[in-house]
Amino acid sequence: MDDIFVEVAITTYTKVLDKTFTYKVPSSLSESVYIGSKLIVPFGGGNKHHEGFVIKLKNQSEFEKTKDIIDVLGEDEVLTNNQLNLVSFLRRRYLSTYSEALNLVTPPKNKIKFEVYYKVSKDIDLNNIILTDTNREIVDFISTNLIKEENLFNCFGTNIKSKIQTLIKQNYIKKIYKPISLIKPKTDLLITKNRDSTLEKVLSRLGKRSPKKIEILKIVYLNEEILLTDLKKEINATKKEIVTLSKSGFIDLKEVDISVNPKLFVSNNKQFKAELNEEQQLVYNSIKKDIDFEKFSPHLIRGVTGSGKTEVYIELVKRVVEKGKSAFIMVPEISLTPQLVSRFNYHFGDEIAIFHSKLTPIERFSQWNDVKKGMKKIVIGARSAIFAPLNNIGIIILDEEHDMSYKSGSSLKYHTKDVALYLGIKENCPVVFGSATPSIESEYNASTGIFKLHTISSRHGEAMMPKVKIIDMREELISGNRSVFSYELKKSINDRLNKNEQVIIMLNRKGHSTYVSCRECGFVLKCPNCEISLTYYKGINKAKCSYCDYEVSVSNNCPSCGSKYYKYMGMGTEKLEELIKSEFVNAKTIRLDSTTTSRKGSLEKIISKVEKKEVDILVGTQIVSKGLDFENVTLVGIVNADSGLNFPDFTANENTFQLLSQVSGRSGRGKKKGQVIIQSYDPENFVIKMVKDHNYLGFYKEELSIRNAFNYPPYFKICSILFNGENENEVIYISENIKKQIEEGIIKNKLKFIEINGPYPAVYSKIKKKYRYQITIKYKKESMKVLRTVLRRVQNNYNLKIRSKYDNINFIIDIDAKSLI
DNA sequence: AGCACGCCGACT
DNA sequence: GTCGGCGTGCTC
Repeated sequence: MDDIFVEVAITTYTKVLDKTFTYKVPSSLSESVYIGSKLIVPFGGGNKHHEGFVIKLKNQSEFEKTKDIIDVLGEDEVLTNNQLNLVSFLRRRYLSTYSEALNLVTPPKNKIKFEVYYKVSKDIDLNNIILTDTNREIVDFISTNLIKEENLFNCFGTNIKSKIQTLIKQNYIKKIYKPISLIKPKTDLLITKNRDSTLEKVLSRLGKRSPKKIEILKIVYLNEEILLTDLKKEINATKKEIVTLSKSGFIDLKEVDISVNPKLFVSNNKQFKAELNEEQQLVYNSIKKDIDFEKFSPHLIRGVTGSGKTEVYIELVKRVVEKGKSAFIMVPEISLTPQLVSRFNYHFGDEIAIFHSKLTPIERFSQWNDVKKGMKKIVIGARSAIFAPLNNIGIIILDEEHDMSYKSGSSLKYHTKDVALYLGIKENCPVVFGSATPSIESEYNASTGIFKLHTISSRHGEAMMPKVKIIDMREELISGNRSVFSYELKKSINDRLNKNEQVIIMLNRKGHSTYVSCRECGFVLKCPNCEISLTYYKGINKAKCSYCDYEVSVSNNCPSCGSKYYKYMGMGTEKLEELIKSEFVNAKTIRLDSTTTSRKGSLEKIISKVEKKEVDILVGTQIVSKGLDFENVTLVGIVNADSGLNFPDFTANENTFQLLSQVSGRSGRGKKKGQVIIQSYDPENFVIKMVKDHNYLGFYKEELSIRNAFNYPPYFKICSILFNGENENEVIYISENIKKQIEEGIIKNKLKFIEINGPYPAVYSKIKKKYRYQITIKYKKESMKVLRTVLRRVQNNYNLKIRSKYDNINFIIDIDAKSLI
């Protein structure tokens, strides 16, 4: 029989060891090893145990010393074909390592940890060996027990490590690894009737003396099998009674893993009817065709806020479920859109698996396994849920497709859209992106025919688009109003309070960027070379651009109008809430931002309070713009609408337009007409004007010409390489060195229309004691493949030859950056 | 990341 | 002569 060898990717190390290692599978394990199996392997000089996955099976090893694998984990830990394909996609597309990719496609926190123990070798007689005093103490301490490494260190200190090494080498003691999984599946007792018996037989054997046991058996035999937890709901049975009954042979017991389902929010909003109007029906019909033909096709639905995109999604998913297939519904951050979840829950109930950041590890693990086993066919989740092991996919939907949270912020900078499109091609199914304010890139893709565009131009039901009014805050200042609220906003709020209608006030404090602005003339300090606002660096009292090397000192007075109200600006929602409370004394106010929603379930509580009309004014950050649907909200006020425009990033206009439009869209979703008041110091800005007119296309056209002029996406792609390390000079040196290598690669490969900038300090130039420098490369989409190979080579060269010489300098490559912050 | 190997100084 | 400090390089 041929020997079996496996190529194993070890999941522990992230940066350096991005390759597979060849191991031999001992014959005792050969039956249980598959491609994708999770293994335990010995690694390195100390043969420390590590977790890994089989990437390849082969029948010979090209290495002289090939170690044996230690163990294989069960079949439910084997990666599916789809998951393995995703791993290679992530490596290819994002230059990621095996371990980063594997960590994404396996349930989070489901890693094996190893506890280290020591014991004395059996074949050694302790008394007959000569040892130094300390070594004798160690051996005596271990004695005949299994001793945890921790205990040994607690007793002798960690500096006995080398002594332990020697004792192991002399074969006096042995090191033992105990694998422990961090997630323990929740179990329950499954009670089954005795297969060979009937209820009559059992009851006759039991006699009439124990009425409770009779009742229990009746329930069990009626159901054939029942979980202890479910039995307890029907009768006050104890585990002890069950065990006694099983000992008598009346029933069989089995410990089984059970699903742990997260609690779902049930919305008070009862708009669950999904009757499509004419526009919705057209969209549905078009996409349904591709579902039925099982054809990959990317779609973009641009439907105004409140146009009922969710109803279309629900109908599409219904169609997919009818065909026995499964569906992804991606949302920005699910805990932020409980109302949407609630609606899907109403239609699909148990079929839904939910993934979001506030699940407990066990909830997540359980959902993941239910999906893998095919027990749940609809996945609703945020970003990383796209890696849930769903099979036989019939549709992939990304709601609010413009949302930045679809782009990963961790070191593997994947974009949910890329993964969705990859899966769509693999699984031959439509991929649907939906938004009232599509990203510039998606709209561009639609305009060039890559995506099929569908539009819904009116609101669902009787609702009308709200009327938007812009208040020039400079005029307010001139007329003597120094308060945060304009006269108009104050008046309108009071008006709504009198009518018992509700108000949302948003203060856009997106990002933590400080900026320099004039309260008198609205002037904002900008870079002369880029369409980007300057960031204020307090330490050196200078403003810098994150795109070029421009910097400028900040004067005390406004350079435009000379006003002394030229200063650092910044007010948060907390202060705003206080101001509202003192201004509108009788109003019930509640605040919605990341501080007030950090606890599990607190967002749901706030939403529920607003739905029940226990709140008059909801104050919040951009969270209030995300998917909220309150029919009694008729006024939305936006305080300081311009702050997003000063963000030093090429997406500043786009993000601001989206945010303002989205939050405006919270107003007037029911029968009553809605109103929006936008307070601005820069009311002439085209972004604000387009929001006022609900003019998405007008905004798109103007923004596109800016992008074109500055070689930004969608005309060019941007690769960002972010370096960080504690030694600033080394970070600079390495980033310059890497830049040189990349430039050489660019020349060698004759890449055209490519522009490399930097290194320069990142916008956040120092985080956690680490200096951050950035290189950006603007390139044409067609060059991506070649650029990737160049970057791959530079990265490998760095990891093998340069990395160890410097003190922990890392860089993260974002091959397709959607923002440069 | 760890661990081993190796080359150097300090000390029984 | 031997112990241990850390610089360097490998891990199937």
